[in-house]
Order: sequence, then structure tokens, then C-alpha cells
Amino acid sequence: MFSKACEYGIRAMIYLTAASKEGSKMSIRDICRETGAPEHFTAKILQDLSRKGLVSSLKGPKGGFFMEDEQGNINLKQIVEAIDGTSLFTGCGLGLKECSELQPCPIHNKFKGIRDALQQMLAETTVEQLTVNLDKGLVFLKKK
Amino acid sequence: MFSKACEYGIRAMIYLTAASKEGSKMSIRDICRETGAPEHFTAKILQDLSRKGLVSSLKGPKGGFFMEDEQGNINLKQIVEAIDGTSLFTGCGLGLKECSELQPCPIHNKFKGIRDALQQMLAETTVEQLTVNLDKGLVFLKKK
DNA sequence: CTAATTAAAGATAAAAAGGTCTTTATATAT
DNA sequence: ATATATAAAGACCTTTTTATCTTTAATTAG
Repeated sequence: MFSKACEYGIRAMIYLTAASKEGSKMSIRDICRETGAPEHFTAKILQDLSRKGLVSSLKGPKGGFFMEDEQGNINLKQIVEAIDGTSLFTGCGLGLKECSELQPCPIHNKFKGIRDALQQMLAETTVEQLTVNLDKGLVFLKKK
Repeated sequence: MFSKACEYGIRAMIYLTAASKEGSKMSIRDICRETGAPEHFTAKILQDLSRKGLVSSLKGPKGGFFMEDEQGNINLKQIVEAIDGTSLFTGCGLGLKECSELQPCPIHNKFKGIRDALQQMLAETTVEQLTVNLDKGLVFLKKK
């Protein structure tokens, strides 16, 4: 469904949001230890998200990545769009370059229903919400 | 959502089902002309689907690909699984190797809803059904 | 000011997906 | 039998994705 980059990015942002509640900045190493993601690859992804304003960062000792308070309101759709683009939400299920109500592919309407439900679910889910059961050990960001 | 191979495969099968109603066998060239797909790549895909029994084929002059009557009942889930595997239906939204009710990722339940809806939609949609509006020119398999 | 620590950036590599080309096998029609 | 048309198979190439390695820039602590 999502690219690896997107999966790692979402996991990192959820972890960062949880950690930032205690005011901590986390290094790439920390983040990847806790999310089971590859370090250099994740660094690329977070640098990209940082440029786009979805996460914050600071260089130097005691530096690292973190989330500003208002960044907790960022939702999953924003992250997916930042990393994977909008094609998942707007593209044709059968890959047609042009597919619309006017010129639909055979699965246009059925697929649209699914696509829209996915889009809505992602849009209404903030990273903040996803940290709720994390500290309680009820949900996980990597294999135990 | 689906791989290119899967998109081409589905489009080819819908076209073949429609053509086979008139008893025609279609060459790769015909199929790709009508679906806007690359020939050699589509040949690979159809050869694979043929080995797996989802389409039928015959070599030689007047040969080509076609669908047996009962193959019209094949549904989209079967095609997606044959080409892309089952990970879309069973895998974790955040890419965790182990993700289940017992050990869920933060989006497990919300994602499961979407995944299941997609799965059900694909399972209840047969290629036969998708040919209905094709001859009427109401739906399309390639850009006009 | 210096050393240490961290993200940023860029170069490179490996793997997977997507796509093409060439040869072979098989069936048909003449 | 021979020529022809077709799928089947395999080798190869290109692009994208995933991942790693190295160097640079910025910040902090002492």
C-alpha cells in the first residue's frame, strides 16, 4: 500500500511525537532503534520531512529530531502525500492515465469508494492520537 | 495500490473476457492495442496467468489468448493474488513483520477496516461483470 | 577555541520493478 | 513438407526504490 519510505516515516513520526511530549530530542540512532528502521535511509526521509515542515530538527550535541506541539496535529494523509505523493488518492485503480466519471475504467466507482475511505481514515488520524497506547505498551512500532 | 503488472493483467483479462464471448482468440498484439499496455511485458504476465489457469492460450496461427466460459467467474482478488501476492490483504499498514490483534501497530484496526473492504470488493467483482459496459462504450480500458 | 556530537548532503551500491529483444516451440493452412 | 503465425521462454536492459558510506555543516560543552 505505502512505500517503505512512507512506512518508516510514519513510524518515526509517531515515535517522535511520543518522545517530544517529554521534551526530548531524538537522534536518528534512537529513532531507528525504537522503530526497527534502517538508519541512513530513515535519515534521508526525516531530512525530507524536515524540509517540508512535518518534523523539526536541530544539529549538534543535544540536537536531534523532535515535534513542535502543533506538529502533533499532523495527520497520516499529510505524511503519505509528503512521501508517496497523491497518486494513491487520485490515481486510477487500473493505471489509466485518464480515468474519471466522464471516462471511467471498469472498476472506477467501486475503487473510488475504497480510495475515499482510505483517504478519510488517514486524514482524520493524527500522529498525536496514535501515541496514546504506545506508552502503555498496547501498540508497537517494531517487532518485539 | 497495484503493481503495473497487475494493472495490465486485469485490463487484459477484462478485454479477453469480452472478446471470448464472441469465441475469438486474441493475440498479444491485439490485447495490447486495446488496453494500451506494453507487448512483451504483457506477454510475460499472461504467460504467468496461463500457467496458473486464469487465462487460456493456444499457439500457432489462429491461436492466441482467450477465456473459457468458467474463467469469466474469476474475480479481481484472484488476479491480484496471482500477480502481486497476498501482502496487500494480510500485511501491516506500517510494514511491521508481525502485526496482529495481539501485537498491533498503532493503525492496525483502522487499517484493517480498509483492507477488508478492499478485499471484499475485489472478491465480489468478476471479470465477467466488468465487461458489461465495455461494448456499450461506457467504460474504457485505455485512454481514448 | 577545541573537541565532540549531531543532522545535512552527496556519492555510491544493491535489489526490485518495469520493460525490451531474441530465440524456441507449437499449431495451422497451403 | 513448408511457410507462417502465434505463445513460451530466456537473456538482457533501464528505471525506481531501498539502502549504505563518506564528507560537510552546525551546534554545544568544556
